[in-house]
Amino acid sequence: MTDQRPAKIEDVARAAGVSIMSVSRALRGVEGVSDATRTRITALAEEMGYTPSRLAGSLAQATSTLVAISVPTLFDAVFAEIIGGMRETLAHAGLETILETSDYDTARESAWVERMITWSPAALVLSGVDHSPAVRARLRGAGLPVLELWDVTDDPIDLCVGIDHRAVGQDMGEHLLRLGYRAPAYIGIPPGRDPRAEKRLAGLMVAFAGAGIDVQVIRVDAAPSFEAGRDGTMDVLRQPERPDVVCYLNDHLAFGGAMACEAAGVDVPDQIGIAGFNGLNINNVLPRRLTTAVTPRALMGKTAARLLVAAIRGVRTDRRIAMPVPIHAGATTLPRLTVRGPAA
Amino acid sequence: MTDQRPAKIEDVARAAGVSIMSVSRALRGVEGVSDATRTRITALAEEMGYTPSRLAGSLAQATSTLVAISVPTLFDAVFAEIIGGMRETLAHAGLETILETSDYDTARESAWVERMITWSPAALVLSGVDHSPAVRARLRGAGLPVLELWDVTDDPIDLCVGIDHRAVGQDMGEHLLRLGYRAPAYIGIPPGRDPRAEKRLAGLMVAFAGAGIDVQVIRVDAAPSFEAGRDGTMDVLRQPERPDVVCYLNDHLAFGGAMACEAAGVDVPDQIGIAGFNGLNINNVLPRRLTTAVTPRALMGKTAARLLVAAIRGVRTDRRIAMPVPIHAGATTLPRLTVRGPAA
DNA sequence: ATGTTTTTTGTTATCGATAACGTAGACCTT
DNA sequence: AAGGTCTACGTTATCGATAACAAAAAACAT
Repeated sequence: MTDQRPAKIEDVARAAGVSIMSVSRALRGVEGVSDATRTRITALAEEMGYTPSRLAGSLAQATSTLVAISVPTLFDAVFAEIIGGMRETLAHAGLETILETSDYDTARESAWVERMITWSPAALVLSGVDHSPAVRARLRGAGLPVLELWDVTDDPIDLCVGIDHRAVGQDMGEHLLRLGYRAPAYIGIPPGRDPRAEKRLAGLMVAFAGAGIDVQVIRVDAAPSFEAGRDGTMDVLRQPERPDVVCYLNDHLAFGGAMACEAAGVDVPDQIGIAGFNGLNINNVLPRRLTTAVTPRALMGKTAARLLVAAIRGVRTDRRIAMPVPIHAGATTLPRLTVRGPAA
Repeated sequence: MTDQRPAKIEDVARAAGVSIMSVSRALRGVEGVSDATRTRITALAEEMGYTPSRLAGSLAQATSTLVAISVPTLFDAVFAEIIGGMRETLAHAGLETILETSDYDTARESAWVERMITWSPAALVLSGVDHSPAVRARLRGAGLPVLELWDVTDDPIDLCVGIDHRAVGQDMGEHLLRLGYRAPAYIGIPPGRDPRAEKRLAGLMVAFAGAGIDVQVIRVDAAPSFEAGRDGTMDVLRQPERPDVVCYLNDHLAFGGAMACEAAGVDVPDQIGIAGFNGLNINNVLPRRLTTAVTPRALMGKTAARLLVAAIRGVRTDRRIAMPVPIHAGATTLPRLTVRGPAA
């Protein structure tokens, strides 16, 4: 009773008494088959448990239902959540996800692109917008939708959906300035590892530079983790001249920083302000919520997937979507009484 | 100069003045080609930028380099980290990851299996060990390595790598008993959504039942999140008879619970104990570290991937690996002075 | 009724590889 | 030197579909 070997299109064709092509057309919803025949074939295929070989189909069509996605890591919830957000929409459109984790090694990117192209994917998704000219050229000529994720640029390879990291950094800087902070510090990891973080830092510095203020930059040589934030903060607290607010690479570091302050008996936000980035869910239950910029991770994934699906279907859409990143004014920062005369 | 269309095996063959088969053999490292010819072909292929079409190759060989993995969600760091752990080993073995997120919808599993089989994957990975008899039978007959992840069973479809959730629950229960807790509660989500959580709860109840103690079970109808833990805990704290310790579905809920206690002015661990599950990284920086069971997520992924690679290569190994889950005695629980006479 | 469209269906070539089998020399044997 | 075994390649069939073209059947027109 159980079909030993899976039914192939030929079996269905024979059973239905039609040619292979009719089955192919009927099942793909392509025109060229009468309704009666199509109904009969569809029912029969269902009954026989026939599923078309995507391998053969993709080879013949020179395109597959695979969407190849490359992210730096899955250990950072940001990327996991973005992909999670994409999944539903992709699945709905009948697209499979083939996943690469590059571990922030840009050298692997080029090899990955070549490898993926041999799978004739429906589309390619890369993280970030900083890619080698070779990769950009290669992908532009590949004739398939390419989406850059998590960051935006005016000159994407094809499509991009993300946030403007520089602007976010600047927004945060201006927010802190408005609160009255005048001695900011930034705690992150060494440059070169996370280009997006550097852009946020640049934006932050621009904002403060507008008021003639320098940002003290501290870099912890470690993974961007809770611990890095804690350790960097402990160093900062030991300094003779303490900053009045610390911006962190992300919420992980910021939370670690908050814990360091608590351990050191430094009151947040009275003695020092803390600002993060991402708006992790944990923030919803903290007694003292982090001041942070809330990135719409799941929504970003969904938006990216929608754009991709449209592009795959040949629909032209926006090429660039910069998602809003609201600043969440939490309880780890507080309006300061500034030295210069209080307005009103 | 730039190759418009990618080189195919035929181009390499022509360029090398040999047959297609010789190129195929040379590049795959299969015997049947002289060293001289092989060297020449390899160099030429490299130079021409030839990459074999995995689509065509897989179709012809009836097997691909794809490893299909199904997890419930990527919004739970557990699964993201397990996959992250698998990736490196898989990538090293030249295997691609094709990812499905089922959103805990078991009905989708069967369809997914059928779909994946048409890709002729090198192996299949499912989450959990509770699968329909139909799926089990189908996969057993599929003739490819199948690995069940995150949970273990004595009768896996093929291979399984995970943890013994029931045993972990029991371990935690015994640990708490040993500390002197006698009025335990459990806060989780409604049954049926997360089979593993139910197993842990069952183990917990067994442990306490051994001492003639019932576990009060509270279920919050929500996603397993920080908020669920907080809300469930607020309910518990309002009860006239308060438990002396609360076990949570996982660290997320436990952390939410801890926050609820703090907000309610209930001291942890003096007035109430808290125990979680997973050992999230955040625990490393908390001033009062959670008592929890530390699941080796990344290592589990790596172990699973290794087993899989071995199986794909035809090497027989252990069929079942239950990873140790040490109980981390944190600061959210404390030895209680029990009513019965203090020993020593 | 007969030619012209339009629809439906079938044939053949192709996608880019690999498996299985075939063949020509090189190298032994005795 | 005839026969046998290896080694190195080449030929042909096949994997399971789809594209492009061709033919047959049905619908329409005059």
